[in-house]
Amino acid sequence: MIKQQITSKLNSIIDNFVKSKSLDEKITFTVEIPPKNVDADFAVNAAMLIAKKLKVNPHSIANEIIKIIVNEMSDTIEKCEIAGAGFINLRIKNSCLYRELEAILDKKENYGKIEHKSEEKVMVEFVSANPTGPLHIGHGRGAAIGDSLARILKHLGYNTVKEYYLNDVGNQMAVLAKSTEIRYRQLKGEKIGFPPDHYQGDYIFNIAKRLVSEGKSLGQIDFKSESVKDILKTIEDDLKNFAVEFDNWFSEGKIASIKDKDGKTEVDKACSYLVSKCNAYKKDDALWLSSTKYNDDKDRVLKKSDGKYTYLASDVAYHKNKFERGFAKLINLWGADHHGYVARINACVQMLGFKKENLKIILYQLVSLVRDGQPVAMSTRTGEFITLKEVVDEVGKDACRFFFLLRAPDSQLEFDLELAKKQSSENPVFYVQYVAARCASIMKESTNIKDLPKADFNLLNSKEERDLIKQMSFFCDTLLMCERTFSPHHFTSYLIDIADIYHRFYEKCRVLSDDKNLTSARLKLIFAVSIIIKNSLNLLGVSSPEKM
RNA sequence: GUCUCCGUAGCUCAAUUGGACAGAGCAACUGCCUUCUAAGCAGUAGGUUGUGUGUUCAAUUCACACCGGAGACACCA
Repeated sequence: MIKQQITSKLNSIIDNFVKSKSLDEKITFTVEIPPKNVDADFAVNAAMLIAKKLKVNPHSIANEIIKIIVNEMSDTIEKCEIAGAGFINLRIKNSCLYRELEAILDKKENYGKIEHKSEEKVMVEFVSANPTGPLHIGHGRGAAIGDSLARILKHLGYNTVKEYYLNDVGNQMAVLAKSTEIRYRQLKGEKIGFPPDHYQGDYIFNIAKRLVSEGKSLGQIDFKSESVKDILKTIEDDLKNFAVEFDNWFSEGKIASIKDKDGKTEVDKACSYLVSKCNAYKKDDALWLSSTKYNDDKDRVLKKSDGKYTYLASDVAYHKNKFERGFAKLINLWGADHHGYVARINACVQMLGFKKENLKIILYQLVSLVRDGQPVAMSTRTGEFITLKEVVDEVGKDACRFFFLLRAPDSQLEFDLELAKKQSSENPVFYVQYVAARCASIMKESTNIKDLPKADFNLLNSKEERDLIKQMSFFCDTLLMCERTFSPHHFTSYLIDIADIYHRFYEKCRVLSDDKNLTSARLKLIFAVSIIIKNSLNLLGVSSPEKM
């Protein structure tokens, strides 16, 4: 929170300064963490920006601003000086850091929450894989990113809902039902071939075997619902083992099949609405969406000439439904292979009368699998794929999630199966978890020490201790950065940084010693560290072990 | 052909709405365990940020062109 407090104070200082120079502009400067070789806590670039507008030397502007800062921020700033091309470097007082340490110890798992956001309803929709087979490794990436992003938004105080959209109607369901039926009949001894474009995986066999063992006859079996039931159970279990649980599973059937008293589905109504607003029209017996009006490169079909709706029609109705449930903001997490849909869905949202800004579609690049140096093609139809479960079983939930969250969504991720196995004990996740284990170990040991005095934070004045507290205070900044960029990957970097600082502290500063005053203060410090580590790992869905 | 994303150390990737000498992990090399966990620490080495031009006090970041990789372009779901 330290950085936000300083930024907010600097904002008013700079605003006034700019006015005093009769400049009628808002200067959007940054407060940053300087490079390691610079001895300062924060760097401000305002002077350079103002100097440019006024066409004067940045150093003279910086000097003027420094005078004001020294005068008005004496309670937090210890040192303030000019550096480089005109940066204003700030060093904050230790008392400021101690206040932050106090706040962490006081708020614990609620540290970093921002109250005023609590009213806003946000939905994160992710995974949403078709219930035609088990989740594969690519879905895992979407699951890890979506789930962690939702956890982060929740921590920031948003009323966050995680939803899985289930495409349980349409042609694919017919193919699925037929696949199971054929396997069932083969098991019953019929000599029939299996079409190459049907689902080949072993899981279809397993469903068929179950049906055979239950002794039902062919006519009694609803192959579609039996198949979906088993597959959904698998999907749900796999996600649970990956620390992902959804608040809501939304069935496409609900908007595409269920009719109201007038015999209309929500899809019917959404399409009628678009027609009434002149955003859809009939041509060649089909119903077209005028998506070109809103930047799509061509119009799209909503209802085919054979009278069946396209997938898009359901999606329109689904987004309408989501907004009508009161969500202020919708976040959709899609695999990059869906990027062609972004323009049309954005168009739909606007045609339905909602704001484009309230829908954020995040595309994550697909995971490319490598095995023995050769790329592995992933297709649910050929059955040649690596499931999420296989990978989780091999490398563990924690390592797998951390690995997926190490990268920004829009960067391609190469997942080498052999490498993932090798990394099982060298993965960065262990480096971070080791911090939790080391803290826990010391705290356990400390219970034997009697008569500890009240902690005096002023004793925490070494470089290592200072760095540690400062890094802890960046927890809030990391949250906000994840919110702004819609990506949780900043937390993995944050954790690796804090682990690095902690392990250095551990080497140099012994916590339990004969000096009871120092012991008491340092125990408080590592208690705060364990809170921060646990909170951060929890946001990523990774556990913080007490022992390793 | 059009569009989206990517190209950074040997490998996998960061780099805070353009900031200071581009950073981590892994791999390599050299040291450190009678003291709270060595899954650790200290140190060495590793770079023309794909190429070029432009904008800027400042470019990995922005613009344009080219090279290379992944993906998307249905009255499929």
